[in-house]
Amino acid sequence: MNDVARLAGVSHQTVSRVLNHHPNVREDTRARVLSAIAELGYRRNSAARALVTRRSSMIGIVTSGSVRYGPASTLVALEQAARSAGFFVSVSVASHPTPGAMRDILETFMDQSVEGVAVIAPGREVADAARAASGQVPVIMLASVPRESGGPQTICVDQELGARLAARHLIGLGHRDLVQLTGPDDWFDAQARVRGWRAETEAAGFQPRPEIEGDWGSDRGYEVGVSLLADLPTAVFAANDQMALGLLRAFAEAGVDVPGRVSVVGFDDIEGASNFYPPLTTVRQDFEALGKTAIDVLVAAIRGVTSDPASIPPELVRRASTGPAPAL
Amino acid sequence: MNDVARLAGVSHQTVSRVLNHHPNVREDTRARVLSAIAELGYRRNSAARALVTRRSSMIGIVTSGSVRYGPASTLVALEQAARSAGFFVSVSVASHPTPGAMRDILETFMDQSVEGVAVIAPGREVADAARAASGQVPVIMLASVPRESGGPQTICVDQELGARLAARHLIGLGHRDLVQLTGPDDWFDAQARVRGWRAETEAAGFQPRPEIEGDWGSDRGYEVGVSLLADLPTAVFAANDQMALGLLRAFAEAGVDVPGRVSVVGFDDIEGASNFYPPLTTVRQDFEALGKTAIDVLVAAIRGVTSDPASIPPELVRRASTGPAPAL
DNA sequence: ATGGGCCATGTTAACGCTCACACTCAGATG
DNA sequence: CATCTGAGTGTGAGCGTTAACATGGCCCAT
Repeated sequence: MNDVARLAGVSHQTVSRVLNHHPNVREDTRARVLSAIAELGYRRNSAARALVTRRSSMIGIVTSGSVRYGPASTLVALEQAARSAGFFVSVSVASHPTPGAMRDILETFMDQSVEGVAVIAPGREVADAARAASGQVPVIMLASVPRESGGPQTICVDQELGARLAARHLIGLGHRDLVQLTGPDDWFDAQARVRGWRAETEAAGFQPRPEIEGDWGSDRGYEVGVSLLADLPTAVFAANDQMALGLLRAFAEAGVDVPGRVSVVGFDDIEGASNFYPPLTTVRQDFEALGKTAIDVLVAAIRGVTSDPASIPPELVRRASTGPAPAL
Repeated sequence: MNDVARLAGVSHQTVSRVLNHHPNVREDTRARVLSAIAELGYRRNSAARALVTRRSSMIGIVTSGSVRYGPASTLVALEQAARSAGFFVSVSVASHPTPGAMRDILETFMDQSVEGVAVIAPGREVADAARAASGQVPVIMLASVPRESGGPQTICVDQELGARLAARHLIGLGHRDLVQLTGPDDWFDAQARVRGWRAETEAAGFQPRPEIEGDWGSDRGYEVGVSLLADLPTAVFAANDQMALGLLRAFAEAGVDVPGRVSVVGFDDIEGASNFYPPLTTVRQDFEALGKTAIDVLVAAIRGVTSDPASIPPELVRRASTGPAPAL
């Protein structure tokens, strides 16, 4: 920086002012400094800057380890939004979100003195860690749970609404014998999809079959599909597309007509869902909007402004796997 | 740090020595310092440390924007390996890898003074950027191209071998009328899979049909599947599982028996491939090993040691979508 | 005894930047 | 004409850490 200052014939402080877009610099001085910077290929040292300003320009993102569709897309959206807000992004993957591993991750972030943390929290363990961190820095949690008082800011795609859309769609097609293949009970998304499903079917005045618990995996979907063959409902709502895929295979192998005999709805609209056999009706989530909103809220919190984000509405994508209820 | 020193009754330098595991500290002094640190909840400031040591303990990872299976899994593996090697990880997503965007990303990394960069390079644009960066810091590129002289270190899963495994499998089953549905021609992986495919079929003494170019997407797979109906080969090698999925739908809808009439092989073993209809024979890549090796090489390069990593062998996963060639 | 070497510790000076303040000089104001 | 104001710039200190050197014991070989 001193070299730049010397070359431009000013003091280091003026160089600093130019770099920080300080208003009180004469136009031609600014130009001289800028050209000196260009000539020397100067970059300011972010460590020194962080040291004196006590701001690292860095935010941490915790994502779950699974290469599942949702987290991965959200991560991409978060990174984009954060970078365009002028922050560096430090990512940590929590493959096995034990309390110890989560503590490690958050300590790593504190060591880097991140200014804020975004946590993609699929379940309780990660959410607990997010709560613990929220005392020290601003935290935004991406999780489909209502915000707890004293807990971190929370934002999500409205999972309940998604499940309601699925239910409403099936009910509208005349289905009455419905069942949900849920996600694991300890996942927030799974819980919310159950809540929405129940709420909508009850509102329509009838009761679906008891839910069957799944594990998000297509193998489990297949297994459940096979077991349903003995006593088929007219429609199945799989809480994610992977499980729907397994269901579809089970039905296809057994020669069960989808959607003629049984309709199937998924959740996520993963890549390829439009080419399942048959193409899958599913609920699409706007992860990009989610990520962007999350970063907006987080950045606001870093600047000391609290905002109260709305949840993102999902959208039903109608494809060939659903049709009118069969006359039985 | 001074507070810690005062509480422990030593100088700040001794505290520093304890923190850096310097050998020449008496055991009881070390204990006093450690307990003072614990009592005060002290964390050392990484910006100050980076300032004076000129080492940021940070590596940058550039990943392609697609939520495609490979990059996502690799990213996870890279992060894990980097963190356990004691580095922070800064991630940037290159959704649209234009030269400008790539330059921005790399400048962001330079501003953070990362010590090394790992680049997941699916194609030429990103690889060019990696080459440009490799003059300034150590770079490891994850891309299925041979290392160019003067270019960055390169590592990959052996795509050619993967394609050969697929071809060998089909040829072993008696197939002679083969076609590959390739990835986009400007992707390294796509090129390598074509090379391996041709090499293996030629070695077996015959020529497959000219390749059909795809775009990795399942829609294109479906489209190609439909167009093949008029003149079916006995086996199709889809250069990724998504396209295989589209093929399978086209065949299923047309009532073409897979694998009775036509066998299908994919590539990637994405989540759910085991529950396609029928379950997909495919080539699995060990992204975890890839990521770990990449970081090992990068860290070695940062420490000034160059190593020459071997490529990772992929593995054929046999499932129901392939069978003996039909007698025609 | 004397000095050399090693261990444990302290002291001082950077690292590269921004902040707070001081200064100068123009023009406006009384 | 004295005074104030503010824009443009420079000066010095200090952010929290580590590196380099300095110090003072202690032990051992001379």
